[in-house]
Amino acid sequence: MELRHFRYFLAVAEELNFTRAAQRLGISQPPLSQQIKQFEAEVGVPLFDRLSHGVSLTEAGARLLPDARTLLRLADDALGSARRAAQGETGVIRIGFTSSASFHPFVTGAIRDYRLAYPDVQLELIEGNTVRLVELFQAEQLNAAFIRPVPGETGGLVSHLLFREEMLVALPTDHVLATRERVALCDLARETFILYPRRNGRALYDDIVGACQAAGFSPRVGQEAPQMGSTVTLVAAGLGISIVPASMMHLAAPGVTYRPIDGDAPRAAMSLVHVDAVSPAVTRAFVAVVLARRGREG
Amino acid sequence: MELRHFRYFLAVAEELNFTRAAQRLGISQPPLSQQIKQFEAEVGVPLFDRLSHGVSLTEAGARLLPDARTLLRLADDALGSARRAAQGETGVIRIGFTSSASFHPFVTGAIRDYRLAYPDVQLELIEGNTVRLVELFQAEQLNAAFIRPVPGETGGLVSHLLFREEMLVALPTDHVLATRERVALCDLARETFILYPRRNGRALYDDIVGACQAAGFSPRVGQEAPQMGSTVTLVAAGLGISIVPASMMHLAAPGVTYRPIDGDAPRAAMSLVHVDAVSPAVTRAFVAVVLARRGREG
DNA sequence: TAAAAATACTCCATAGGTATTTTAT
DNA sequence: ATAAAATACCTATGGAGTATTTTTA
Repeated sequence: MELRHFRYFLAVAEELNFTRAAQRLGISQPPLSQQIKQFEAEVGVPLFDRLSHGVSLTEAGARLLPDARTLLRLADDALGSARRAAQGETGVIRIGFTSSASFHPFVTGAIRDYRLAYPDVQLELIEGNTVRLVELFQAEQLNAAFIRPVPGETGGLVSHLLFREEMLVALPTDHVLATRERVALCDLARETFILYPRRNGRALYDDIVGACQAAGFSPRVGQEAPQMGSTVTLVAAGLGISIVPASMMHLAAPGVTYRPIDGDAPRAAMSLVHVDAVSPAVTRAFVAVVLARRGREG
Repeated sequence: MELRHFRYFLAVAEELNFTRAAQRLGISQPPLSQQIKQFEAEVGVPLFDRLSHGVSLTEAGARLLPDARTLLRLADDALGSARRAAQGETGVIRIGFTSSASFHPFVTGAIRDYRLAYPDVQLELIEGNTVRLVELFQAEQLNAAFIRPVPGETGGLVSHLLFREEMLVALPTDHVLATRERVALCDLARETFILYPRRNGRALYDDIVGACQAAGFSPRVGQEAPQMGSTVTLVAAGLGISIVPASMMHLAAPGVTYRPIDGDAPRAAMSLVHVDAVSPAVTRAFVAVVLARRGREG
């Protein structure tokens, strides 16, 4: 039994005439009769009643007809979806991002670009801190991730720097510094800082602390917030101030005022990373989409 | 593209080794390599990564694998269901029966036999009077029917006499004749008869009227009842008496007493009929089951 | 008698076999 | 050095072609 038998059967079943079916198939009538005969021998029952003018389907043939159509369609579809899989146009992709990445329009825009370009790929977004995302990479649970990179550390991953964004001071709205247009780092020497814990991701922490030390003081850390969102919430509650990427302004938290930093302010980098091996096609396609946006914007 | 390609692909995908896959397929390794190569050329992308020891699936191959399994299973199943269709083991069957047939244990037993023997056939039961059933036959809506035959009339249908059953007098329980063990037809000359209308089916009507005339009187028909069940209901209501097939006793209607008829009583026949052409396999199978029961019982 | 399928035969394309080479540890 | 896939080449099965016969309305 070969697909040929189903193709030939379908042609005869649709034409109800061996001669016309053979023409449609581009073969002559006798081999078509032979193949149908073979097929009937394999099925074990006749598929056609031979009449003087043309043929008609037997019950078995009528029963087989929809299956033959399904089978041939499935065979074509199977090749198509295999091709698409090779092009990264189908399958599943898992993208990680740190909490601060989810507020930046570049990241959300890149995800949107990808959704539009590859609508048949099932997209899973996983939010987590840098440590957790690295674990997921090691467990091969992640195709790519948006993280804030620690300079010089790639951890066996390929890293693409996407942008560096300004950092702002986040102040309670009733804070005295909120009245100023700009804030200098040295003005914050007496303040209590709310920072993202260093163990969850060193990049931002080290940038902030490093900038303060360059300004002549070590920041007094009052409270650690495990997510960027909660950092802002704690500032709004008056528990301290923070320095956050400018994109956090998109989290329009009431009671928080953002002010630019005077002078040598830290800048927060965002990278796209993926495993440093032959990546699945979906990953390659995703990276290409993100870098295309970087090219357009940068 | 042929099923062979899917079979070979599946073998290699499961063995992840061309040599072992070829052994499993009962061919040698080089033609297997050739066929896979052909298949990859048709799909347009590689399905396997050739490694030094064995092979691994590419993404396209991994995507194709479940489809290949589905396809091969479907091909087998299609042949199986075509075979079963030819044996009358699958499909739909529509069986008609007159209202009086539904009370006879032979008929209900035969339906049960068939259900057990051909569980995959969708069985539709249509109750209707003889005229309606004949119309359905003409519209090719019916495979077979249990009807009370008019002797000598087959109406282009094949008819199998299943049994002849005794007829009983149905009396209101408070009727004076209900006190007797048996009733003679001539005792009914003064009674009002409730009969199934002749236009809906002549057999029973003519048998009853004929028997009465042989007993020396013409029955006075007070009311016609379009269904056997309603005949009995009208008797219970005291509107008259009737003569009904013995199997009506299974409709244990309160207020009705059945008495056997003395002497030359009419007997009600029941036949199985089906179209007098090459019948569908389901019909042949059904007729065979019914006649088998007749053979066992008769 | 005519339309269409089956049969008889011939041919060659290709599936599959054998022998060997290449490749990657 | 070895296991395994690819390549080269050969064989022969069987798919397809041409010519003809059979079938049945």
